Amino acid sequence: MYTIGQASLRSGVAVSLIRAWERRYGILRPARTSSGYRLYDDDAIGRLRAVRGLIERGWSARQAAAAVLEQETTSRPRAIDAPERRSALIDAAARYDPAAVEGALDDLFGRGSFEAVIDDLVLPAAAMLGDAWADSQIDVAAEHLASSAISRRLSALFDQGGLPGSGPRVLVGLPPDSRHELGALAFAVALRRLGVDVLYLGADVPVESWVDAATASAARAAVVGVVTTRDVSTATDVATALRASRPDLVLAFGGGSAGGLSKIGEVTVLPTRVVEAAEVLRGRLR
Amino acid sequence: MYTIGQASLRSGVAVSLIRAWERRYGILRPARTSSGYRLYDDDAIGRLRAVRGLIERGWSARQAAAAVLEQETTSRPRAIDAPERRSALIDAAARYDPAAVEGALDDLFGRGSFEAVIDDLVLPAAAMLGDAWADSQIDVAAEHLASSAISRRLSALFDQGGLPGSGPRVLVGLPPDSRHELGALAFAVALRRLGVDVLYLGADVPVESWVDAATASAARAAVVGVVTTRDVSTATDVATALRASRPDLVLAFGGGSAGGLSKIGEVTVLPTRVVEAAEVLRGRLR
DNA sequence: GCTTGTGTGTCAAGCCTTTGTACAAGTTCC
DNA sequence: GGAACTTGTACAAAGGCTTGACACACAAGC
Repeated sequence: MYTIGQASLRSGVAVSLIRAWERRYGILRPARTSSGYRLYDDDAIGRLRAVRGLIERGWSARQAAAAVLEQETTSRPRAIDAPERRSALIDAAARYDPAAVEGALDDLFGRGSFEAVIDDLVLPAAAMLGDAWADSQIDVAAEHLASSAISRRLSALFDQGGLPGSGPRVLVGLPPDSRHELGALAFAVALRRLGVDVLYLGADVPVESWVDAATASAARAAVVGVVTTRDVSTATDVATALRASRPDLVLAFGGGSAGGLSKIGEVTVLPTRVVEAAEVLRGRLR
Repeated sequence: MYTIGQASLRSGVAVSLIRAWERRYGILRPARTSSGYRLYDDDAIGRLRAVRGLIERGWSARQAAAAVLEQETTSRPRAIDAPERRSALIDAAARYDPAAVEGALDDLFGRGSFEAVIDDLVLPAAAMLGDAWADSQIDVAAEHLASSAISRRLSALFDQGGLPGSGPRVLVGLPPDSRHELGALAFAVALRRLGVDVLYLGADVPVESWVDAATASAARAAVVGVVTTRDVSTATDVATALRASRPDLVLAFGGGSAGGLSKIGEVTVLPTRVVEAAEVLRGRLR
């Protein structure tokens, strides 16, 4: 998708250095156009950023490349990995060090494709961030700093995720008074990368707005996020209203507390993990 | 049906370039009049804009054309038109049409560099969006849809804007209870593109968090957004607390209602336009 | 202290590709 | 008649490719 110049801009690694890393460590094996131009995808950008982050933290280039390559080919990231990297993110946020926050996120996102890292590394890290704030380990501004950085990454992935206008259309958003949208955004990204035309409504969407959007947009489905137990009743309200106005709409609930919802007609309760949830939903649209 | 000149006006793609794309990538196969003039429909305009948008986001022309052509073969046709640029965004949002929203934003951001378009096109469009919502012309979900799309663009620009860790460090954020962060984010982008190490705190930052962040991060300056008149008192609280704990900190207020603030020590009131505001602030750091 | 070797980032030369734009000469529209 | 369109060709700037080399830092070994 991207030429080497664009890859350089997006990863912060100099053009000549990208080629040198490829030549010396085989860290990337970009596709080529018929004329020989290298072409990099988003995963490749992530890997470049991860290597850069490790080098900036004192690793040698060879070791950093080997580590990222290793992670890519052999062990899929495990949840066990999360705590230590999470603390890197929390430490960076607590120190109010933007470069370190970016470095920690490079590390998380660079471990593999979006699908490989989102459920096991990124969202757990975000959750721990919230916990650290709840426990007063870090200040709300620190939490803000880190979660807005994650949000930016997800936003970029959403924009790069697919071409709008293709595929079935699906509404994604949170019910009224629900504000923690990282999970919903991550789900929207996953869905978009599956070729779905996601209409992302964001947080705190009133019931009437859901109905309005569902009718005006001719969506095939709507996914309501249920982040906390407090969202259960509002999400149910949304579902009831949608069911009444658009009986043909495929309805689904997602998020950590979705299991607590009583069924209203045929409502799909999606898995907690966003990648699986996206796949289940796409299956329901077939 | 439009002639090539009209198509150029509506798509923002130069006449000669439309022909070049047709010749090189086969991206369009316009109908012809009996005398040979090319004739384009709304769908063709949409495709031109889609290609342009992808190119502006870093794709090569050939890749962008291939992607749009690919999408065309696998998806339903859609028709978007561009009656007026600013209301195009509102119309798209009101129709809950994500592709049209992206198209309208492509149009806005495609008019020039970030610095060239942000104050005259993008932020005015965002303001009109808010007005349309306040006037009940559009639903809050529609407003959300469009403003989160703008926010995504700005987020991507922030991440691309510079390398963190270089330059003087500056805090940017909104006072407690202030939530409209598009302007603050745009300012953060402008500042970052000037080589400043921006620590973006986001919306609704409590007074103690400002103080905490200012001390822990060793920032040189702090910029508090004052979006509405309701933010005046809270922003003043933030400034007073910062002045007390970090007397050496360069303090500034930005945003549309910043002029309404009384001065506390040496406080810079920044211009409303974010590009100028960023330049003024950088000047204060010299 | 000095040499040697290695790792790593950067750069240059020479050539090729991409891509936006321009020009010429003729035709059509209004 | 002039603006807008047609086809075809051309061109220049920007960017990419490969190969090879160079400078600097650092460590090991003598």
